[in-house]
Amino acid sequence: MGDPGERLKDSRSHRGLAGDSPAGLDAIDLRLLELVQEEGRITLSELGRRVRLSPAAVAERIRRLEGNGTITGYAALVSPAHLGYGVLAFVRVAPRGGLTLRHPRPQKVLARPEILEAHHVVGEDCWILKVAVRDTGHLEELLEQVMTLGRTTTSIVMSSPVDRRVIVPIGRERPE
Amino acid sequence: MGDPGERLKDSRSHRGLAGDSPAGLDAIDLRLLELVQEEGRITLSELGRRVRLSPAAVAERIRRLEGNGTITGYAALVSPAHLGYGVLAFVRVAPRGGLTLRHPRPQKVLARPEILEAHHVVGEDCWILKVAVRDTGHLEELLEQVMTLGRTTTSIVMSSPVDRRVIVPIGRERPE
DNA sequence: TATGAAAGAGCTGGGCA
DNA sequence: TGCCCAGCTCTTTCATA
Repeated sequence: MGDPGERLKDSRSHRGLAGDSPAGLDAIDLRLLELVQEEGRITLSELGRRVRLSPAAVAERIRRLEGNGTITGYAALVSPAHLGYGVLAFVRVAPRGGLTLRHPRPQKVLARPEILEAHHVVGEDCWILKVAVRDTGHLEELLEQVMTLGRTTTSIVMSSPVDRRVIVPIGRERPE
Repeated sequence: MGDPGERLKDSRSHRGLAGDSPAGLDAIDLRLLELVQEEGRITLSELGRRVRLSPAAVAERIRRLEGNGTITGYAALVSPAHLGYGVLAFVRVAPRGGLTLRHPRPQKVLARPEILEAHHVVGEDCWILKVAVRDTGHLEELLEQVMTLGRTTTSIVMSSPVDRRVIVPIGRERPE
């Protein structure tokens, strides 16, 4: 499964079906994708047992999925709450002036470790940030800095019924 | 690193520092957390080399982090674009009537595979959904269903400068 | 908590169907 | 594409500090 010591190549950051189409995935690839999304550290042997293929054959398929950018990496998932982040929130930022992402001020704000995700969006806002902070006081301090970029609107997360859904290739969603 | 075949125990879905505090993490735990977040399939031996500890000692520390809920699991990261999802968007839903999450209608909507994350928030909206869809036509179809829950506001993601930040225990953010 | 040794499981590369 | 085999690496456990 590649050298775990390097980032995978070809992990474009988003949109636009760059490169390969979802076609070319057979039912076994599908199942493998599902399994590795759920159990990132599952062994090739175990995968082989589940899909009835030899470890070597599975390794080859996984290597292909990594190589063409379908699998972009592997990660341990950690609980923000256990690391001192008691509050999760979404902050929407509506532009003030024509500040683009390349300018130094946004760069500096986006570098803050509390910002888990930052998305540049069209629509009525400009950016959507997902942030984790210690408490509301901490949130206030963070917002002061974010507000230098534009008008902010904050929504504090109470619960997350869907935290992270396994992605299934389009057209292959499970028949319930 | 535990049986990869089971979900980790004690992975509360969020907020509120349930259980253990971030204290009790020494510099080595910190480094391990960073490494496994970046390279989810790194071996215990390799971790041992990087932090200068025996594989057995690393295994023990990782087991502790998993056991107390700091590490909640492992996952392969996949590219939605490579699986046919050309459009990523955030949909905010403002309540219409007092529909709670436990009711069957929201349950059915949240079950749609296009919904990658669903957060229940306070603030001016009620829910924030992160969705992946094939194209704008597909988005329209999805929104028709989501609109049964309330007024929706959609923001289409153009780029994600911060896709997923490694979480660092609070108070231990890296001195730049 | 950490280490080292030993046994078992898993991985990788090459040859072949 | 996939299988098997051989050699090597990784994991796990246990005794010991």
